[in-house]
Amino acid sequence: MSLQTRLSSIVGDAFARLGFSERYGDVVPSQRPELAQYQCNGAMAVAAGAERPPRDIAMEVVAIVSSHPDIDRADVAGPGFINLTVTDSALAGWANRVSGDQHLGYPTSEEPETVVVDYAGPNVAKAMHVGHIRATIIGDSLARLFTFAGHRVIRDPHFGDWGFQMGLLIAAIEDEQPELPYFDEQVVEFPAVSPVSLDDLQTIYPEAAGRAREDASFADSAREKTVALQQGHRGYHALWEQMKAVSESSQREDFAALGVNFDLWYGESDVRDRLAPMVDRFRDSELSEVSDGALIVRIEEADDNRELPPLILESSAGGFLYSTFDLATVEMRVQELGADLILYVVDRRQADHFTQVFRVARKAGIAPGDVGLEHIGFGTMNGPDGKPFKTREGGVVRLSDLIQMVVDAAKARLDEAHLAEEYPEPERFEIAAKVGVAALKYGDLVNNRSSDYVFDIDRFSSFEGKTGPYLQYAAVRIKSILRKAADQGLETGEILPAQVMAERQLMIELNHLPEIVQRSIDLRAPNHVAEYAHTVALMFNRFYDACHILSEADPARQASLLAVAEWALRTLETLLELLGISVPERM
RNA sequence: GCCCUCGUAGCUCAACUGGAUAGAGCAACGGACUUCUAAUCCGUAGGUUGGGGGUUCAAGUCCUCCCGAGGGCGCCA
Repeated sequence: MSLQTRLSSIVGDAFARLGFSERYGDVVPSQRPELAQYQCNGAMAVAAGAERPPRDIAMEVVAIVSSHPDIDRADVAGPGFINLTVTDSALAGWANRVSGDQHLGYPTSEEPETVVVDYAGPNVAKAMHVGHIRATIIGDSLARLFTFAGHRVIRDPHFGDWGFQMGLLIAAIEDEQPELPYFDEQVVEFPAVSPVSLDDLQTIYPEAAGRAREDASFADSAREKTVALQQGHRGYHALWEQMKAVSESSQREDFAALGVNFDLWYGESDVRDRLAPMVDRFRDSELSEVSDGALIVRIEEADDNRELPPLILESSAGGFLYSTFDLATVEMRVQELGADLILYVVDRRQADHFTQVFRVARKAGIAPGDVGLEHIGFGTMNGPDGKPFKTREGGVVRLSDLIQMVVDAAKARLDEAHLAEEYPEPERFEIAAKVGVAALKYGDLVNNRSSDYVFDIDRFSSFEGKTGPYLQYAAVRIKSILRKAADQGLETGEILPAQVMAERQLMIELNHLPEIVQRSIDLRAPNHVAEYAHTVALMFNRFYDACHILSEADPARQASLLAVAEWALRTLETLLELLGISVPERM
């Protein structure tokens, strides 16, 4: 239980004694910290139905609540707000309980579910670029949040490796180098080394995509090759494997640099054996129909306010498409992984696609009604001009270059501010890497996930104010104190009632973790945790200024302050962990 | 054309889903380093939440109409 739920039940009991539902007793952190620590707005909500002035009801609640030993002050303000402040000794009691708790007061789920988080979505033939960063970072944080909540989380990047883009690449390469063995039906042995590098693919793919838009016969040829690949053409398959290996190795490096891990490394191609049987089932059912030569499923529902395009299972050329892969993947995740909830962390622009897939999955029984399917859409990352982020030359920024940029900026900051000068060079490099990545991740996660946002490299390289490094710095300061305290033989002790405001406010703030984490999970929105981590760091920094721990004369108070600092560190590290940010030992 | 987002301080973003005086950071100005790490802290200034109307005790949040921006609308992912 958290302090907030405890207060809610105290106030709820008071409402119940007055004959109202106890749910009106819900308490939230005060919006006016100078007036109170918590507030309850229930009196105003209940008043309308009770046909009584809200202030009267609030005063009756306050009269009951005031006598509770944990409540220091309870009073009515404005139209009927109930303001609450807890006693310092009650707060200290909570501090001792929560700081000693494994999950800092957050109750781990008693009914763990299997949650599949589908994020990142890199494509074969394309190095990851800035457009992938949001999906990767947000998805990773959501996976960490659900893990923290006690669920069984399966992370899957869901590589885009079985669709039309493969046919385009094969067609372009065959056009360019028809002498390669992959295109000779007689050949059964293929070279061990890829004929194309990642850089080659990066050039070939956009050219081929552009050509297909203008040259219908080239596009048709690419479609035929897609179908041939999907149907098991040996040479194409060998070439495909090599292209996939080439791009996947670079993608794994990017993920490693970001500290992002997956449990599975599946792609569309991993459900390829399910595609034809599944499509055949649709073909034999009433759900599908042939339209313009393609096999489709209509998805309109009675209360739609617009026309929704049908889901295409099989193209007129006989090939499988995006939606087919996703449907088969739902089937695999339900049947093999036992998924209870699948989260798709994908650009908001694909909302219609997921509406199609989810509706068809339900209609066909691929996803039973108790399996959750959710599209976690996010906004586009734009450059300072408000348009999708590009380099000065107009090209797409590679993710690896972006990471290098922020790490270099962090290194430059160390040099220019003469920080960590006496540390060994490898450690300085490690610090720069952690700081740069923290800046990148925090700068993304602190934004509301569903809105577009502006990516400004200067902002990500400033490392001051509300940034990832600010949070790391606060944590590092605590580590430094704890190290020095240990050197002096000091130990943490029982947390005593707060004596100064900065200390009291820090203790109150640290009690908010359970509700904030729950909100982030419920809304699938890490920005609440990001925002909260900043508040915790700020509160700690104020505490740091106000309470000098190592020079404290009273040993009991010193041990108490040390315990508060350690609690703040655990809280900060936990929050940063949820955001995928790690803290150096010193910086 | 139809539909979906969004519009908040000079800039970049929040706002616990309807609560009090709309909060942070950057940029600007002023203050605090013989320091437990100043990548810090304190203060000042900055707002008719795009505009009008409505619902409500209470609206940035809900409804409606304008204005503006972005996005999606059948064989790409």
